[in-house]
Amino acid sequence: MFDWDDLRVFLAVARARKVAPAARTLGIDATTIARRLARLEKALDAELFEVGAGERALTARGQELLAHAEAAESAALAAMEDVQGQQHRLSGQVRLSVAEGFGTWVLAPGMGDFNRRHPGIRLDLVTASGFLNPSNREADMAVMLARPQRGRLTVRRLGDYRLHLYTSPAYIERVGRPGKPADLRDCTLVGYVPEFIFSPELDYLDEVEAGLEATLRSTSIIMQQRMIADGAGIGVLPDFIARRDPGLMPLMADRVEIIRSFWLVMHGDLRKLARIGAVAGWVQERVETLSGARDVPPDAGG
Amino acid sequence: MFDWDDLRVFLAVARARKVAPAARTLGIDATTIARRLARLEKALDAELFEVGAGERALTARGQELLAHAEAAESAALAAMEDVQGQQHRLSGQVRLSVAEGFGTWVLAPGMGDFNRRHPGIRLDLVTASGFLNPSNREADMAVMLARPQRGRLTVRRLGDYRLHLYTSPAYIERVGRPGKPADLRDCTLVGYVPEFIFSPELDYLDEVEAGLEATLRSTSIIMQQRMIADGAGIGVLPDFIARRDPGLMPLMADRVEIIRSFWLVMHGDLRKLARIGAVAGWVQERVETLSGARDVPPDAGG
DNA sequence: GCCTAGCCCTGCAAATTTGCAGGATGTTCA
DNA sequence: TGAACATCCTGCAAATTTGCAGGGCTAGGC
Repeated sequence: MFDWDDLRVFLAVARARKVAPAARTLGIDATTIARRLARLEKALDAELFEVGAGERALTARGQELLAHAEAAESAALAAMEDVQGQQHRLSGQVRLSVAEGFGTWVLAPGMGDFNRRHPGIRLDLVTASGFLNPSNREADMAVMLARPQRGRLTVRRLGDYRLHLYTSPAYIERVGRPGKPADLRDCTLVGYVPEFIFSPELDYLDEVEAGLEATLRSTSIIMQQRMIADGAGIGVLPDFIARRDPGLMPLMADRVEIIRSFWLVMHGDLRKLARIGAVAGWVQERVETLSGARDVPPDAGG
Repeated sequence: MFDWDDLRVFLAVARARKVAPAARTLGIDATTIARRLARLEKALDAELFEVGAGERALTARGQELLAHAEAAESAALAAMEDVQGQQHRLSGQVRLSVAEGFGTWVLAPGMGDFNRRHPGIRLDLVTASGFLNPSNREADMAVMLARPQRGRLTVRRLGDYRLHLYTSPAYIERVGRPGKPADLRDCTLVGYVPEFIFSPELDYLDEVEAGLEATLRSTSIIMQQRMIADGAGIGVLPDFIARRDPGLMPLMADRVEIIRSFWLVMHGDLRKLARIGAVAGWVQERVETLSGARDVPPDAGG
């Protein structure tokens, strides 16, 4: 393969039509320019210029090369502009890792609005059954349920959300209504798979009543929701998920309430990028939409 | 302006995710690769990779650069194809002389991929019972088991592979299991035809135990494999062949291990042809696919 | 037709890049 | 947990590239 940098030399000579002015333009000795042209011609086995009237005119082969060299130049210039100057552009790719519940019910509904406001930003929501550490580059940013520990990460607390116990009328009809948390020991509980809990904050059942364990388990909060809504059991769900499902009814809302926080995490070196800032702002807004409803606990039932 | 040729280096590392394999792909020393990456990062004032888990992952900036580097690559490849015309296009005939085992199990599986990548190149795998000296023009290139002597040849070491003794359960049941290499004198051995061994490196049996000679002989490694798998005897086979045959079991793997190298040989004056380069790169990749599996010696048997 | 200025080529030395060898580090496997 | 293997970095020497100086050639102006 020829040295791609020789295309730069070729372009300069093609434009200047002489070696010496091209050398001055590039800040390279004219002798070197001539040698590199010779090297390029040898590498391509093609004569690129013919000399006449004290100038170098492109041959047919040279003219063919010119278009490609200009394409390479465009790529190189765009590379510089993008890599060095992109910091201030509201365009480009952002990949945001989110819990499926959060992504489905909090962010996805706002994606159309985000897209209209920032048509140049390609925002991908990447679901994860756990939370990806953004520093492994599978995502640029993540919304997490636990504040991450040290690392070259930038962390911002987004806000709180509340969780309550939920079940379905069908379950209550079949099994009866438990009156206090201790009664839950006799119930079918739905929850996460302990071995795959990526954060102790997800161990809601232990917080409801020490020692409670789920019988029906999934790594997917939506699968859990489905199980509960279908009358399979009782479980803890975030209000922002549960209130959308008419099949769910709250349980012991006055006795059991769990509060958690969302954290926005991003790799330290991305923090200054305009598009990262735009996404961060938008995520904050989306979380704020929860606030309008979050302070009103669901009816305690009956 | 950064050296455009450094984009070529960047691309190779971005794709290989490590410096050493990228160096092999480009045919440039790994130290040089690392230095040129550093030079590019300095020129762009951007960190392009972050190192973790033994690999280099692209940073956000690196990902931005990748698209542009690929555009530059397209331009460079198109430039070569367009300017060089018939003689230097990624098209035309290449005849590659290979050992049949290597051709069957290493190259043939990748031929579909090669064809898709280079539809204009007609690559013939020429099996030879020995190895032809490429300088007599029966082949443009050859994969050889021994480093050829100096001459107007270009030689590149592709990598190592391992060989072990193999037999079949049927043979062991009939004859009993030899415990140490000297016991092989009483066994039926399968191997090459000594008069047709074109390279001393193929005399595996002598390396297992001095003076051992094959009773069942063939110039074809696949016929040898067949004989061994059918219970005819004991022989030395490359692991990359043997592991695909469930009829084979390794023998004395802890006592006998042979390591050989593949060498890619081509005539000096072909070295710069684009299609030769394309085939060379592809062969290197195919050999690299062995690396993922080659380091697991077969179970010692029993 | 001659003179001057600019360009380009060649030879040589300086500068830079590249490859090699050795050592350190990290990963994988037993 | 230790050993083996692969990778990468550093130092040094070899190889290559670059710049400089001088000379030759060409074109333009007078």
